[in-house]
Amino acid sequence: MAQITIQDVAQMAGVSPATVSRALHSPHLVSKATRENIERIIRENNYIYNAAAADLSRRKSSVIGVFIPTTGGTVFASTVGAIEEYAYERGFPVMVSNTRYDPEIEAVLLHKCLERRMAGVILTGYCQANEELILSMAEKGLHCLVAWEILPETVPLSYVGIDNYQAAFEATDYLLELGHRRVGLIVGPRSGILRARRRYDGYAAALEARGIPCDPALVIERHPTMLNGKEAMSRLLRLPKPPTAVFAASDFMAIGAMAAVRERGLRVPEDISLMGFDDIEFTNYTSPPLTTVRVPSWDIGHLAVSLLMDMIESGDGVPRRLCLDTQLMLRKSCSQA
Amino acid sequence: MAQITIQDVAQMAGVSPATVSRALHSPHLVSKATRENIERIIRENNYIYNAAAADLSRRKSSVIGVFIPTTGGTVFASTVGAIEEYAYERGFPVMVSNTRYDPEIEAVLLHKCLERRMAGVILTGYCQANEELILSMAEKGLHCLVAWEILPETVPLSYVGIDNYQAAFEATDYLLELGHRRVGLIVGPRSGILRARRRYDGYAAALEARGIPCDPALVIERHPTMLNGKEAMSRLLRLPKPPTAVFAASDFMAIGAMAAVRERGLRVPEDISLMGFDDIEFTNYTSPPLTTVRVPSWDIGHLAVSLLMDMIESGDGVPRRLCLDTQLMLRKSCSQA
DNA sequence: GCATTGAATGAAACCGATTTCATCCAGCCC
DNA sequence: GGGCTGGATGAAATCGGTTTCATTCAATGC
Repeated sequence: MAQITIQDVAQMAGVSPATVSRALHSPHLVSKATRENIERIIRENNYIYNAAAADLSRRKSSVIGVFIPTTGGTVFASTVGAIEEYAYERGFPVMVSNTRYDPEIEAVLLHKCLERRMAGVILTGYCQANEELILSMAEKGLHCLVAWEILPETVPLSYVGIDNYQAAFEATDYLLELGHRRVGLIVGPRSGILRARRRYDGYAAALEARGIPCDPALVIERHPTMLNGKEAMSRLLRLPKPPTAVFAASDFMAIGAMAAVRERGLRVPEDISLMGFDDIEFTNYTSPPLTTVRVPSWDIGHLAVSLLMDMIESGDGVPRRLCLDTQLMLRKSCSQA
Repeated sequence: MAQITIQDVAQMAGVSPATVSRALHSPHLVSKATRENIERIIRENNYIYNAAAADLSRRKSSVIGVFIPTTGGTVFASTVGAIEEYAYERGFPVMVSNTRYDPEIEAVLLHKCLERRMAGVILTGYCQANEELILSMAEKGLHCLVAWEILPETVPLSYVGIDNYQAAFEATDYLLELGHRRVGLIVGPRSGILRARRRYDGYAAALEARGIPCDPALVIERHPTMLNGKEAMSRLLRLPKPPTAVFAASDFMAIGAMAAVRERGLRVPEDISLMGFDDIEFTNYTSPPLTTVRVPSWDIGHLAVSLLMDMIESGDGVPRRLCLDTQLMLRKSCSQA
């Protein structure tokens, strides 16, 4: 019943624990015969490696942490999927934590990462409230990488993201190009979510570039859920002068918005044009299919892992920065004004 | 730069490491003055607890593992969300792993749980191929609990699940009740996914109960994705004698199926009735809203955590079993034959 | 006043790996 | 044959906590 330890294995194989450890992690340092003998003994005796002991001894765990703001089938699912897949391939276990959009929870969880001496952390849904904390993590030897966001040069943090500002600008401009003049925006809370602020700014800038004043009544800020999208759209439709196009800066909200339009007996895009953001899979299956901004969310996860590995292996504190392209996916939810 | 250890804290506080450890985990064993002094020193010196050392010393980690078959915005998202939330409240970190419906990956990951001496594991998407392995885990002291599934009495494993057979029976029967006689089924691969098999069996039993022969041409097995649902439905519609109702035993597939119907220029439910399974949030927002089987997936996660905690604390090997109710959510995707 | 009790603490033995440094030895060169 | 080289291995310190058992000491009971 008692677990076999590396000492026991060593004894049975007539070698020292050091040799067993080497056979496990640096096989090339051990002669073929010895190695095979050790492997056989491990198999036959059901030896189970103790990760905690290893982590303690190495003063470092190989676990990488992933922070997401919410679990419920989010737009980050595919990013997380990619992270898991690539980390698994490289032998790094991942530990996903849910911050629930709460900076305090995020702070607690970051501390846990420190306690586990994790190899690194990938932060999606970067929350500016903890910027200082995150920077100090990096100093304490925890490699941090921000995903889905790009950061100013002045912030010495690594990231793999998209230009939310630019993407929102283009999306809005597309609606304007179609002739819409009253364009609504449904977006996440600007104060808490950097992503949301950047998208808002892009929207506002696009309007301004065409000399259209930004009407605050047309902007609604809510956490990105379908229900919130629906409620927001209902409100916009009840306006004395409702918008002719709405940019929902999250597909989840766009889906809710679409339902709101339907419920009111109106049609997309005939009565109102609708633009989403993120390009989650579901947008291909809505009726009509949703025009949206494609975010390479799988690639973000994939590259986040490689950059993070790179940081871990090199050990230099140099921030890696990568900005990926977004793309307007023209489907059927937008039409000429 | 070097990390402060518990020894250092002890020295600064003029006490032994044992006392510091107690102040941290069993405050009632330490006098108020000592405790507060220790807490102050910890704060001022930025002491960071070393989880690996603790795990090693305790021969046990507090991490609980969660296995899901796929990350991409799945039906398990809400279960996982609940697990995270409740585990967080109780101070148990969770580590989510993605088995990708692959028994071999699952086996590897289970072994990792052993290596980490995890407190317990919750398995959604139970894969029968590893049943023996899982049972042996339990013997090795790793508490396992199966979620989303119920198991025969003969299998000494804990679970919190639903009766997939019964639920599928009821769903199918509802369609039959509406007068449909050619009812198609789109379901996961029966050979790999227990859930899929049970749902298939429920479907077949419902037909049989009414003396309707089960036409193999009407049954399509695919992994539950929207795309697969769409392709499956296209195939059913191209049949010489297509079904008048289809039971997609996963909402994701139902959503894909709905798109296929639309693409063919037909309508739900006028031309074909459609029933889903799981009741993911999207189903409220499809057009028409999808009639489906509600699974209490948040509750499953919540209860899974409490039962697992119970198992961990009691230490007895007694399996906990819990079967929750499902419910037919009648929306607008089914009509009289 | 003495034995008893219990709260607060400390000493020290672990937990099970990793890794540095040293050792041994065979083969090779000159 | 002596000095080198480099591959294979071992000894032992170390990582940073936890926990058992013993000890101290003040308060309590009779």
